[in-house]
Amino acid sequence: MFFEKISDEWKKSIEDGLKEILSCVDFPAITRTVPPKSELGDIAFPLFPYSRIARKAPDKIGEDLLSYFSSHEHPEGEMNVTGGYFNVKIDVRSFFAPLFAFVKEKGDEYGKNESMKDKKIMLEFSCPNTNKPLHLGHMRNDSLGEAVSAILKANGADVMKVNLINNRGIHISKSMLSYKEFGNGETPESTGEKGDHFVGRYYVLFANWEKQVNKEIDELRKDGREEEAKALEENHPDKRAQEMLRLWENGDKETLELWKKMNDWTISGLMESYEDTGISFDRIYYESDTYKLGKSEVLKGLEEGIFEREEDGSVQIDLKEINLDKKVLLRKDGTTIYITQDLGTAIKRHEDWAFDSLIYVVASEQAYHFKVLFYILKKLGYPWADGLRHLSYGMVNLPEGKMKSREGTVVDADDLVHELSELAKKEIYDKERENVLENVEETAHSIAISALNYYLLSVSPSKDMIFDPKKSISFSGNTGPYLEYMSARISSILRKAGERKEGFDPHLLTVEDEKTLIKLIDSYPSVVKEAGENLDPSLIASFLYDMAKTFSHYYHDNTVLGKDKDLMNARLCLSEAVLITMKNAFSLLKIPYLEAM
RNA sequence: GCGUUCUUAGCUCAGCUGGACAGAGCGUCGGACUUCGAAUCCGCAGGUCGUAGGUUCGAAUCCUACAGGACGCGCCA
Repeated sequence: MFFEKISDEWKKSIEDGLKEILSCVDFPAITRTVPPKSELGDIAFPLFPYSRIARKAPDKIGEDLLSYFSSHEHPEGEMNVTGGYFNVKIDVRSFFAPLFAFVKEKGDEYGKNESMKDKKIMLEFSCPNTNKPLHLGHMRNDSLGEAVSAILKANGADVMKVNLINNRGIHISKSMLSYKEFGNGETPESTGEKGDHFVGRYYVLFANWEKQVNKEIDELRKDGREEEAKALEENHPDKRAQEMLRLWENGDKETLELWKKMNDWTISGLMESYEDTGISFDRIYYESDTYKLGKSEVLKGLEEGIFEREEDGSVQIDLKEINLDKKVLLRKDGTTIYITQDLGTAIKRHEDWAFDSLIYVVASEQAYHFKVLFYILKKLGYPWADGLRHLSYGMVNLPEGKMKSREGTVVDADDLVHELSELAKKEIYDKERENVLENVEETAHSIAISALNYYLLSVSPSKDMIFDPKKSISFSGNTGPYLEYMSARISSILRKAGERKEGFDPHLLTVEDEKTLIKLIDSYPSVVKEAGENLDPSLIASFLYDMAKTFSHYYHDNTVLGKDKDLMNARLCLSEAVLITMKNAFSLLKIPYLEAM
């Protein structure tokens, strides 16, 4: 904001100065950087690129600029030339009074901007299956979805969060069949399990069952009992699941009833998890409603000659334009596949809500799918296809490698949240904070959520990340709870200060950390903007850590609530601005703000 | 085989629209609570920025090749 403005003015002035010194207009663009040491200044302009044109050493050009400015107007700031750089030192206190007034007036709104005003952005994330509970992989997806949506909103966009629940298909039939076979009529109510875990258990049971049958078949074959092996093969769980899917698609009443019952169990469990971790959606789509969409679109494209019908009857598109092979869009029996459905779903969504942009938050393993999907939609002539984007993120792995459900290494979301909450609770009792807190359970839960969200969001989305369940759940160092702790401390200081008089003298703030904090507060809106442009919450995370660390260093060495009332007042204003900024950044990363912890 | 992507300290990660000696956290070791909350702070040690070239006044950052890892290239989703 203020600093940026001054910096821009300096850039312009230096450009003018260089024009005169170099006596030409055509020279490399002026770049800015930050000096390595604060004593050198706040903005640095490298002069090396002009050395050749001027046939002078960079420092000499700097000297020329200094003498140029001695006779020309220049923005505020002290100048010096060192090591080929033209440095400017700015007294940031000069704008802290208006900055503070602005931050205070904006409050929760500080940091918001209108760079994406009038943009309608739909964001798809989560997309769980209804055959098992959420795991750590989903959590990265959900955290990213929520954070990106909050960041886009902060940039002024109109955001709609959507979820597509995969509630049909062979994997769903498997858990249904397994329940039918082994369920004995038990229900989540009768066993006291959460619905998604209940159904997930039957899905695992199916996998074991399948393994068992395969083993039996092998053994029969080994004994030469081919007839019996064949009989068993005929009745293989896989085959029966396929049959069940056919029944489902044909609308078999009994199958549909079972499907509906089990789906409701899972979905209510998933919703509970969402609620627990602060995930919400503006609209939920169900695959059972959308899976037939897209077929007519493909047939239309076929008529228009965009797609081709192969000899075997399937419909395909040739992707040589984007250096890929052919891709099937309709099976030879005329049924749709995954990408066909996604085509239809995208079109339906645009009919439902005419977005400018649709962002899919999906793991990087599906990059190919989205490349093809976007290409086809563009081919079909949808102008909004240019606004489609795949926010691709890396895998969450364990120190031993990939999470594998077969090996039981999948980190369950509910378990993880529970475990973290328990740890936080233990911490609270260890520190004997239980009497200070209004609600220990709630506070512990908030701490758990902050730890998770911050951990998952502080890594750049595109990168794979490693989650070590033992080490990753620490609450000290660069963690969510650390940030919460800092903000709670500031809030505690402000509470202790009580009422204070209007106005303050920013020039009393002479400590280096104070200067750094003012610059950080001032830069927050542009960080929000950058995070929005790059769809990258980790930028907010880095910002928050910088701010918290600077403040904690600052108030460790300096007393805010001192005897000098004027100094105290100035420092309180600074602390308050820091707190407002941190709180706003918290809300973008879904880190709960705690008055006390 | 082709494509996408990643490789920075013992570990987990920042830094990447090129700029002044490469930064944190964890872990190790050592300090700091009669003083605004020690979930904190300070210090020590720890790095050929995967390798080799190239572009440039200047490269962790851009380009190329190579090595290693991950993911993809289904009429699965």
